[in-house]
Amino acid sequence: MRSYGQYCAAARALDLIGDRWTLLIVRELLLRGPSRYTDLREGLPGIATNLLADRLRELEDLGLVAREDAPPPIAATLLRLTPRGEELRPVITALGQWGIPLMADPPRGDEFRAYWLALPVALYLSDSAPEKPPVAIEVRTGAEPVVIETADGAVRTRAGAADDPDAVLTGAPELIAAVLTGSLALKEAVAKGLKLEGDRAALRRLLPA
Amino acid sequence: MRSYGQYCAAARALDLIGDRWTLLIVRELLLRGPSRYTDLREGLPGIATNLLADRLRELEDLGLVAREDAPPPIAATLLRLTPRGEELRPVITALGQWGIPLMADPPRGDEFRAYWLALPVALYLSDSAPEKPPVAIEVRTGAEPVVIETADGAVRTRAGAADDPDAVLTGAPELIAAVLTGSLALKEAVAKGLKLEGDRAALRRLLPA
DNA sequence: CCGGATCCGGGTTGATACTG
DNA sequence: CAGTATCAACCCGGATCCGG
Repeated sequence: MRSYGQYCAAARALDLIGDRWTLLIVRELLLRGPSRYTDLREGLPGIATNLLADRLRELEDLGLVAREDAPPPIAATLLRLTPRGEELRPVITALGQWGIPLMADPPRGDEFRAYWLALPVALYLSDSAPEKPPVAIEVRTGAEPVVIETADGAVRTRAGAADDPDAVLTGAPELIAAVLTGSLALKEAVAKGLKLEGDRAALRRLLPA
Repeated sequence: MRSYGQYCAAARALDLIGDRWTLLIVRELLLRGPSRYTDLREGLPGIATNLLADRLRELEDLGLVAREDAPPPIAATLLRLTPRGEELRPVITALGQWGIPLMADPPRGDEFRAYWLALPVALYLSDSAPEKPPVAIEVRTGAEPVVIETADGAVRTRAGAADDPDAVLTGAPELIAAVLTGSLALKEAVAKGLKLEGDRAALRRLLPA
C-alpha cells in the first residue's frame, strides 16, 4: 500500500483502495454480503490466496472490513463491509457503468459468476408497474442460477432458483447482459440464441425503455 | 496491463484503468484540460517519467487519450482526453467524494497543487444567488493562485490570479479544503489561521449550507 | 527546455505447495 | 476451512542519458 504522497482526495482514496484486487474484493462483499474467506476466493477467480489474505488484513486495518463469528450452527468467521466500506458502492457503480460498453465483446475465456449481474441490474432495471403483483425471473447463464425479483418497487437479485418464476431466461452471459442493459432488443437476443420461457411481459416490465 | 479475466463490467474497467497512476493521469487531464507532457509530469509529483510515457501510450491505444499538435505559435504536442476518456469523470468524482474524509488529517509532506481544489469545488460549491452579479474569489494556498468564480449559475475554478477579486483566501491547504467542503465553519477556520480579505458574503454565497 | 529511452535495484504479485 | 510459506517473474521508482 504505497502512497502517492499527494494531498488530493482522489489520490488519497487510491492510496487506500487502489491496489490490485482491492476493489474487486469490495465488489464481492457488496454483491454477496457477509462472506466466508473461501467463498470470497471462489468469487475472485485468479487471485492468489496469500494476496486475498493480505488485502483482507489491510482492509480490516483501514476499518473498511470487519470480521465476525457466524451464528452458532455454522463454524466459520464471516467478512463483512463496515459502513465506511459500504460507502465505496458509488465507486464500484461508476466503474461498472463506465465498463458496460466493454461487455459487448464476448468473454473470451473470462470467468463468470451469475450474481455479478446484480451490478447492471441495479443500474438499468426498474419496476415500471410497481402496483402490480411482484414478479420473479430466473436467469440461467452461469454455473448457478440467479433470480431477479421485485419487492415493493425495487428490483433486486439473489442467488438461487425461484420457486415459481414468471419467466426463465437461459443463454450466454453476453446476451443476458446486453438485454439487461438495453443495448440489445429482446427479440434480437432471442434470434441470437437467448431462450425465454414463461411470461415475456414480466421481463419487459423491468427492462429499460 | 494484466487482465483480471472476469466477465464483469467493473473488472473490465479496472483492466483498462486500474493500473497504478492511470486514474491520476486522467485526473490531471480532467482538471487541466489538454496538457503538455512536461506539465503532466509536474502535476503528478512522484511519477517516474518512463511510467508516464508508458501509461500515456496505453491510454492512447485504448482510445482514451489523443495527441494533437498545438496551434502554430507553440511548438508542442498536447495530450487531451477523448470523449470516452471524459466519461471517466464520474469515476474520479466518486473516488474524490469517498476520499474527502481523508483530507481531515493534514498533508504531512504530501505534495499539493492548488488546482486540485477544483475537485471539491465542483462537488460542494454552488451559487446560491445566481441572479446577482458574478463573483470571483482568489485562493492562495499552493505555489500558484487559483480563482473560484461564478459564471451563469455555475461555479468554476481556473488557474491564475483574479483581476479584481471580491475576496482573497490565504492559508494552509487543509483549512481551505475543510471550509470548501463545509466540514469546518468559516469562523473557526479563521480562528485557526485562515486569512480572509475582502467581501465575506461573496464566499458565503458559494459555500454549502 | 521538451519528450522521452534505458538501465538497474528492490518491492509486489502470482502460482504452487503445505499446514493447523 | 482458512490461511502461511516459498520462490520466480514482473512491475515500479529513481537515476541517468539522449536527440530535437
